[in-house]
Amino acid sequence: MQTTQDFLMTVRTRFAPSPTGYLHIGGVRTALFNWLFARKHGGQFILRIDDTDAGRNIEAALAPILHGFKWLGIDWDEGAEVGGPYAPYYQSQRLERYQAAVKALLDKGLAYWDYSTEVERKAEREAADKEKRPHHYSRRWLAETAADRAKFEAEGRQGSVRLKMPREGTCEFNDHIRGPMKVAWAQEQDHFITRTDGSCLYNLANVVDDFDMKITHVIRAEEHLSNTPRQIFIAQGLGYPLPEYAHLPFVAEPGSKRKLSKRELEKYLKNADFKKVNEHGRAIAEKLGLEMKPETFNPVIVDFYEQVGYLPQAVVNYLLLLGWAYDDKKEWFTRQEMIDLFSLEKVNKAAASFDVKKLFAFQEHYMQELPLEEKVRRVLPFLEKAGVPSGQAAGTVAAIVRAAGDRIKVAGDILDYCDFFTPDDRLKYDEKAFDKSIRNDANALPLLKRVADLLAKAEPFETAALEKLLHDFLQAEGLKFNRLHAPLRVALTGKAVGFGLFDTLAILGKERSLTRIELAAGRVNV
RNA sequence: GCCCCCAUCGUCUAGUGGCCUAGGACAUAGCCCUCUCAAGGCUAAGACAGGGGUCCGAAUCCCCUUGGGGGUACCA
Repeated sequence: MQTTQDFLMTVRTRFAPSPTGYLHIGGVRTALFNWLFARKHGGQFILRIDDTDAGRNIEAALAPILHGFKWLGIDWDEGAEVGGPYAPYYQSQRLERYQAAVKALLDKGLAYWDYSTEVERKAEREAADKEKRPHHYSRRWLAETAADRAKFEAEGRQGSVRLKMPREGTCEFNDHIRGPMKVAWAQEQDHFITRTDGSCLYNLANVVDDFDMKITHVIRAEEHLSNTPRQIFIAQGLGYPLPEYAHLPFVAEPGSKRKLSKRELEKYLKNADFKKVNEHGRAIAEKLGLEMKPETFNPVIVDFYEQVGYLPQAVVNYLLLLGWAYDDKKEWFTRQEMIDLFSLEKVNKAAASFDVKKLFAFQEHYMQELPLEEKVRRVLPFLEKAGVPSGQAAGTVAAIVRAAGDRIKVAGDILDYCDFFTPDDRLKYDEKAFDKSIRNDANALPLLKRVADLLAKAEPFETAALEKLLHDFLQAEGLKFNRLHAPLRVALTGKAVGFGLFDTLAILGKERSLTRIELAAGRVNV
């Protein structure tokens, strides 16, 4: 639905994370939709920092969040780090603006000083509940004049400001996702807008910031739908034009409809898919020696994906489809397509549950599409971090990546193939496989020895040539390939599974292949 | 309690009154390919929450029930 406003003003959307130290997947989805909407309409996306009640070290807690957005390619035109014409973008630095707004509301009689105590409020609420009547604050400790205030303060009471909400009529607004909304004002309470310490509350700060920063479209999670009337009351009281609203469904837990939370990790780990993806990531992180605090290193946190070697486009593409679809066919979107095709009208109304397995499927797809050199480029830092000497290995890495093919699903999977870099005499063997394919197979050793002789003369020592050489040999001997396959693989890699055999030989090279065969032969009788 | 929002395969979804014996994707199962493991190909199984209406005709519109979620905070 287009409104006149869309044509007259440039679209401005915002996302306002609080500096918590990590970027939550649900938050990213909201941010992504805001970003997409702004980009589509040639507008601006603003990253404002909601640090109203954050601790001291805001910069440190903010860093991973900004980093996450950068990694995903969600850039912002104004806000943290970049500044902009409506600075400051940190709520902690905008206190005067809020105070001015509170004063204006007070002056207009749309808010009042209240001197009730928590105990008194609770008593009123409970009395109303008991009689099963809708509760409204009695306004008994409302102070209209300076004299009233002085009187209450003399009693030792502390005042804070709350909204004088209407108790009749209805608040109507349009939501771009949910359509026309209508709520009775009587449902609203006299919400507080300041604390006794003078600081301001969310509803107030939010409205003021959105106005000051000329936000045209408020695109946010569904839990704010019920907050909208009170925010409209504030905005109208202050004489602000109303933004357009769009309330996104929330992202739900794996396999459930409950809202995804950062605190329920234990529960998510009971979900088989979630567990699997989590463990896959942890295995990689372990090889890298990364710190893995479960609260910050898990599939609900964006950092997880970067550290393990996912592709940002996979994460973004998956998130795009979480609650939004273009049609019944298109699944893969380039950046530009997302921007061109995105629209709020196609956002779903129902919560969508977070399915890591599907995210993983997107990752596989994008990884497969990556050109070899790009894959190598992405994999190299992981080898380095894991302590594989990078210098002379560079050529080998490309050969490994090529031979690995689709087996490398995330960049960190390269660490599964580090055995090519371990010195031959330090190779670890899967004993079960060794027993089965070599030690207990009487034919294995003699065959390996003959093959070694053959390989010693092989030239060139390349995949295709080796394949022909060995196949011809086996045919001449009247042997099936299976006879050689398992023993040779175990001898070369110590494992029962791996790349194509000829690729493996070629990557190791003649000398190391022969050495490994010899070493394997040597340990048969140990 | 009160108010608001939501409801299609296990999951993400297409579907805006006839094109629906409900389409796609992920996951699952089977088969094929194959030097192991992957990848790939083919096939299968799998949903309109329930009940009432409206209409010639309903997944689509209305009502009720059920279930889920949110708000009702000096949280955001």
